[in-house]
Amino acid sequence: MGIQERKEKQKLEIRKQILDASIKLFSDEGFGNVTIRKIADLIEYSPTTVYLYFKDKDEIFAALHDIGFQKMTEFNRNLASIHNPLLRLHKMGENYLHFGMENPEFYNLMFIMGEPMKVFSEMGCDWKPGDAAISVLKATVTECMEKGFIAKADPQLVSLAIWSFVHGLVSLALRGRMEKFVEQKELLMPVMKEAVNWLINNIEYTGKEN
Amino acid sequence: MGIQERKEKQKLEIRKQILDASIKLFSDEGFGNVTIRKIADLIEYSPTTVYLYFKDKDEIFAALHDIGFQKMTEFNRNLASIHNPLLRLHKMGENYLHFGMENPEFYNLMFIMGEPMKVFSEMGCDWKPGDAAISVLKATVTECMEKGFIAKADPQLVSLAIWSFVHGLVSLALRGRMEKFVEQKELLMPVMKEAVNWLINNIEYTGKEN
DNA sequence: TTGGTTTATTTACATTGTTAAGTAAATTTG
DNA sequence: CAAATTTACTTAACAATGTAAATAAACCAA
Repeated sequence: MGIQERKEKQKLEIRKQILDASIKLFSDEGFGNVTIRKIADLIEYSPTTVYLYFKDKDEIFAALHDIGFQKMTEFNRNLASIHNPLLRLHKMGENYLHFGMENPEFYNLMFIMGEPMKVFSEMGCDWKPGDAAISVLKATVTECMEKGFIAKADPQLVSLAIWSFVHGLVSLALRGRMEKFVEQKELLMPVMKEAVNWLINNIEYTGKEN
Repeated sequence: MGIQERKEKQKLEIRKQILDASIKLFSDEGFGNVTIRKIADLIEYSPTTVYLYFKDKDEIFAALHDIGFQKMTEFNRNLASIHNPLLRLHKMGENYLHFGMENPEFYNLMFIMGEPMKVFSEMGCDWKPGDAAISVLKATVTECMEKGFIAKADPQLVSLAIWSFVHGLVSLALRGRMEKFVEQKELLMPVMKEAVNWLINNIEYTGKEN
């Protein structure tokens, strides 16, 4: 059935073209710039053709969303070599900042926009990429607790808390809410890193009195 | 000049009507539901009339944004009576959660959407409402440090960090990123409060070893 | 009353997501 | 190989949106 196969491939090829075009569009000028018609222009098909490959715009976003998580995983390559779990946690936080600030549009899609989530919940699907990312965090947190680097507590809760912290930093920065507090743009990243540093120092377990 | 005065008043009156209509629209069905035409319908004017009172849609959002901060201030009425600054900080965090979760559309506008910020920076204006809100936080943080409740550090940095933390919680929750970790909706708020609790416990100064 | 200014409307345009109907080519079937 | 059918794509169109330009109506000062 080589014929079926080739067709499948072609179909996937066009799908990929659509996604690539979308990435190009939003990388250039943000998400507002991604329109079905512009995608169609780029891949040199008619706008309606796009609908043969994706149900609607949200489904395109959902697909891009997954690509974003792959990209993010790449940012965490440098973690494997760090044995101290608290250091690893620290680095993980910094990686998160870097990923977010260097890929604002992807970050937007993955953690800020509501649309992709809508698709996932419609499909009864469970945000697998995000889930996977968090379990890595949770594993590290658990290890920190086991080895006495941070106080024992519900790892799920602590992971959620840490994630919220770094997400808060990135999303406030990306949406221009920090400009009043960090005047120069160049200082933004250093300040955010200091904040992560502050948190890590505070949660480091040193045998509290009470 | 009673005549000028009355005109001014009428102008403000219509402005207010526009804002009220917008609030009604987004409170009912979210921000996607706010369109110039629907606003016009509600106030029973033609769509273009709206443009006589606001330069564009973003400017309407910017105005609503201010109203949101007033609303938020009301949520913090209960702080005045708390003398212990760490307790006050804790309560402040919880208030923030409540405000965000109970006014998702306002929260969205004030801290997530990019549009209002764009208007502010175009006007060279400096996000005064947000600024004010943060200085309250900063004052509390400073007091906590002075009285030895939390470790001394740059209050600005710590305030930013704490804000990021609670903002992270609220924004992840509002944008459906916590559903995988907190299955039931009723548990969302308790878990978020636990997270705040966790942070407060961790930053409470107890004389660390190192 | 006349003429100018403010205020509102009508009309219009361009852009958007999306659907319905049609067409031509590729593939399967007899 | 010819006819039927399926596939891949396009054209045309709709409805909603933000917004601008031209126009009319209301109002007021002279």
